[in-house]
Amino acid sequence: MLTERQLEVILSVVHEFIESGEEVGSRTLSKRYLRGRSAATIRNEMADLEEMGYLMQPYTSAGRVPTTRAYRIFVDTMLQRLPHNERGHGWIKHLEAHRDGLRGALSKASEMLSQLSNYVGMAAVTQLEQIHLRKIDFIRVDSAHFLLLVILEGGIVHHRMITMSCDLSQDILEDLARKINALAGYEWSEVREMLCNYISGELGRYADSCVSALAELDAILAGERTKLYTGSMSNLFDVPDFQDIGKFRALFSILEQESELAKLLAQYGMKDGIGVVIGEENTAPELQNCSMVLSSSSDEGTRTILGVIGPKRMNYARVISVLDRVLCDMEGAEGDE
Amino acid sequence: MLTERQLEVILSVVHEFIESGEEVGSRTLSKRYLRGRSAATIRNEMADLEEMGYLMQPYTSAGRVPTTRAYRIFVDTMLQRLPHNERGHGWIKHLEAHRDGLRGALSKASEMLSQLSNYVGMAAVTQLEQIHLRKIDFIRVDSAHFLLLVILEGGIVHHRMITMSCDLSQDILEDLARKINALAGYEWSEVREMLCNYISGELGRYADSCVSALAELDAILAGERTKLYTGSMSNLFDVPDFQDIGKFRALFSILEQESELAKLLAQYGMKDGIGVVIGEENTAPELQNCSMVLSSSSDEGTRTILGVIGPKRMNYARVISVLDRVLCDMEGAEGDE
DNA sequence: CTTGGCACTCATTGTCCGCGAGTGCTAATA
DNA sequence: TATTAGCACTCGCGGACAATGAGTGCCAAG
Repeated sequence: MLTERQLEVILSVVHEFIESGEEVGSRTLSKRYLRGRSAATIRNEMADLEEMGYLMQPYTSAGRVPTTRAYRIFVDTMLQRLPHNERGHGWIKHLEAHRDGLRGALSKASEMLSQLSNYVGMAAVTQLEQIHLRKIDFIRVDSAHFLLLVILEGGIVHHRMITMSCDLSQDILEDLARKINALAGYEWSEVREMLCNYISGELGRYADSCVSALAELDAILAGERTKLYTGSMSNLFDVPDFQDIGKFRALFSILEQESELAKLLAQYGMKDGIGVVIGEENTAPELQNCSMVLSSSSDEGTRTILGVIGPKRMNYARVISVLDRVLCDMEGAEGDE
Repeated sequence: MLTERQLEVILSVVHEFIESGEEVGSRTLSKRYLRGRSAATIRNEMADLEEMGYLMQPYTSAGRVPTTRAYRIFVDTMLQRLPHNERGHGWIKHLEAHRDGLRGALSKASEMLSQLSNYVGMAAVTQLEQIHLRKIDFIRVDSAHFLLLVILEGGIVHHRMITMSCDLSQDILEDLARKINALAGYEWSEVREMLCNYISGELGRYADSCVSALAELDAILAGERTKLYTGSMSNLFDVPDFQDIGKFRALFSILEQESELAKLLAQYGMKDGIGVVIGEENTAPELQNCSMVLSSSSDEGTRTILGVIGPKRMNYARVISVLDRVLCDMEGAEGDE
């Protein structure tokens, strides 16, 4: 399909374009990458490659710019040549044991990814399959309020303040919590049903408060199935590709909506290991000019995804190695300080 | 000090500049604001006002642009003329009773402020004076972890996962919690001391776990004395003043660092009611081109601050009325759904 | 004190033109 | 047949230059 030299031309164009950001011409390639061949020869190759959809000219008689297809080849080649231990497999475990808890670990990781990569780091956990409770608790604050506390399998913690219409004693609350916790490990939909029966049966008087609490629980469990942390975005200001306020805006608008971004991460981080999504391969129209490098691993029904988002013209090699390093760090820091 | 007409010129220049964003010339003023007087007359006034530091020319023979002093007068005049019930006094109470809890209420408020004002909304609570605990709890998750839960006076909730070096039973944890809660309402430093004694005395065996828990508590209480929520920032892209990526960056860098911004809010929101900080009046160099409109109120040792941050050339009237409206909404939505 | 008139300033806009990097094509070469 | 040198052509970029027009400062008359 592709001759050896064509491949080399593609890789060279991508490489050079990532470095310089400018259209690359046949002369440059001839001088810097394919020493043996003259510019004219390369011109011919480039014309062919343009027809095949790997390169394109922004305007007649300018240098060539790689298309997404070319990036794809570039990245795939790079990943293939990567030593196997850098392909980020199954490293993330027991994160909840991290000294700052799951939240702290992930937000720290995303920040670290931002700093090291000079793009924007992301870190997410998502519940796979059905949601399983680990523990639930009601904490009475005063006569009108109690705090609902939910710990999910995997270590995600949620809390919500709830207003009571009547004063439930801590005893009743504890009793209720015990009932629910006895069902820990069951799937939430099952727990829920049993709970409803219990409430309407034995807790008739307090039914309304309990029902509202139940509604809150539902909201928590349905809504925050995947939690996402985003690192600092200020690096983006230094990326030449985003000097144009329009491009910046597109990326920013996605980064600002946690839920949208979480959906994307969940979508592309399905399989373990390192994956790269380039430009138009992305379903979100806002990310046409961006690429994501994701590393995901799953463990006990929880999937953890670390990733970096940046311009299509990002330094993939560096980002991958940074991702790798952060993964190691997290593994290393596990559990102790 | 200022003649009636000089004042009128200042107000007109600011008003016109806020609307158009362009240097305003004497002709415009004569036609649109001070119908009675000719352009030449106004030119003379403007020359005087420039000498006095209220106006400035970006370059010779361009129109005039208001300085911060002029904005100051504009805003002060506007605030004076405001009906008294719109000066935002002491409206925020019992926020913790809001259906989504304090967190939810504030994050919703900041979002609403962003949407309505077309700038960036902010909402913050800060602990005044010393910190008082309302309630604390330890929840055993499994043999190696428990969750530390802290509820402060004012309704702020924190939680943190803690790893135990030895297995504490839920009973011991509950006992410890009971001890601390008996001291609710005391100032933290006092509670802390009593606690240390108790631990080294009666809980010798578990001392190390307890101490690390105590350290976490310290960190929570010291660190997050003020909690801040920031609304959507995407409106900024439509503000002409921030089309320049440099200016945008300055503002963004502040908005991204929660702690810095929180400090500023705490600093400027000292007194109840509505306040405006304009451009260079701001201590942060990043905010030289920005203004903040803040409305703060305190209640039971907690100070709540709502605010909007935007360009110096913002529509102050609209922002103030938006702020007012959101305050009313929060009061209205209090406690119920 | 106000105002019309006038000369002057200066950012902005549009046009033109030369430069240079890069291409496509062709004909000569190995 | 594949490669290469040569050449004419394209087109974005940047500087020079002039016309435009909004706005000013100043002065002299009302």
